[in-house]
Amino acid sequence: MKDQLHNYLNRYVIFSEEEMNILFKLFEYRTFPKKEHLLVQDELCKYQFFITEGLVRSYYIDEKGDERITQFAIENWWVTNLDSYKNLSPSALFIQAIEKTTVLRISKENLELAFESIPKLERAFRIITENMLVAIQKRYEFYQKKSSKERYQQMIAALPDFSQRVPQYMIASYLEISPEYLSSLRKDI
Amino acid sequence: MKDQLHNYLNRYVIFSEEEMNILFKLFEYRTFPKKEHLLVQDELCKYQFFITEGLVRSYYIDEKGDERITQFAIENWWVTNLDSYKNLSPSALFIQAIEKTTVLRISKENLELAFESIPKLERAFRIITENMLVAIQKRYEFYQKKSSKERYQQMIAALPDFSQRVPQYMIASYLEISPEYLSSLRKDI
DNA sequence: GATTTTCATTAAGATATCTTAAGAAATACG
DNA sequence: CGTATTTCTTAAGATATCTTAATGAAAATC
Repeated sequence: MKDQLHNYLNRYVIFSEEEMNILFKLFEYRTFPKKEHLLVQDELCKYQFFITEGLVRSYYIDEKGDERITQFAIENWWVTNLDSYKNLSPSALFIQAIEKTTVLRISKENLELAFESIPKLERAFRIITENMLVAIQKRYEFYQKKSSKERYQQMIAALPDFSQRVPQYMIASYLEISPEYLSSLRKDI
Repeated sequence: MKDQLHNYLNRYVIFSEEEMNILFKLFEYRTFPKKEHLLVQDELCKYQFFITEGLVRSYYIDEKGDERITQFAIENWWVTNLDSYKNLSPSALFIQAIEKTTVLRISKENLELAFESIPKLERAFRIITENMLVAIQKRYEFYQKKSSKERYQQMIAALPDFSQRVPQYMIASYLEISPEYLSSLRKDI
């Protein structure tokens, strides 16, 4: 568990065992069974979650009462509602385990402590945040360029295991397609 | 010019005069007349641009040959193609001055030097990047939730000066609306 | 293993938005 | 100024995608 986090962070900046020991103490280990929420709407998002195992989604409920998935996250990804976390605003999003999920979570206070005691952690988080920004920009460029059908085809080609682990209507929601229309697209393929 | 950058960065982390002197030397000052490009497609984006005056857009050309605007940036904002900049990949985007624009630009090499000599700059950039991430997430949530008409109404309500400084067809492009349809929406309002 | 719940499919009708093409208005330019 | 370029509008027809509603299949639960 500690090694997993260590290996992950070492991709960006090398941390010593000792630094990792300090850092690791600031995290809490949690398990969420399938369907349990890591965060619910209107609550404050107090943590950043590093997923060590499992699969979660973040989503909101739109005006019509439908769920709209904004993100999936798996092993070795971070998930949080950054707006709520940073600005202490009530979360517009839910974060929910799709499978049994284990996480290391860190509170804002503890992450601030970590930044103070291990300054180069700032660098790691700066780079990770930049990568997330690039990823989200690419994603929306892709959505803008491609039709529903192409989005679906490329998603299952790029992430074939996802189609196994996630129900189809959730993939539809993530791709911004109605489940009925996705179903009819699949018939054509 | 130096003060403008200093004031801006002090929002995030306090820098001394001396630190600012070191940092400022690593930037270059540039002026771009209206319509000139800061970056063109297929080039490498070698800089991050801090806009000190003026207004730019970043956009790409889609399959049909139409321009699609992904971002506007004004005074005290950063603009770059982060994907190209970080990954040394040819830029899919253009960045162009809509008005006469002055910038402070910094190369990747110099920014790395700056991070090394002024480590707390990492913190400032980490926070700035987080803010950008929140902004882009909110933007796309808004696009997903709102109709074309609502997007336009809220944009001109939120940024009334923009409607003056930017031609309508560019606003349409940014809002992901065809210019003809935006024109017809305006008639209704 | 039967029952309930969740998930996927089908089909018909509705609609938001785009496309094309043309002309009008505004702005820039020699 | 007058011409050229850029920007905006109008209107008709096309289409991708959604909605609703019903049925069927699969999976979960007791």
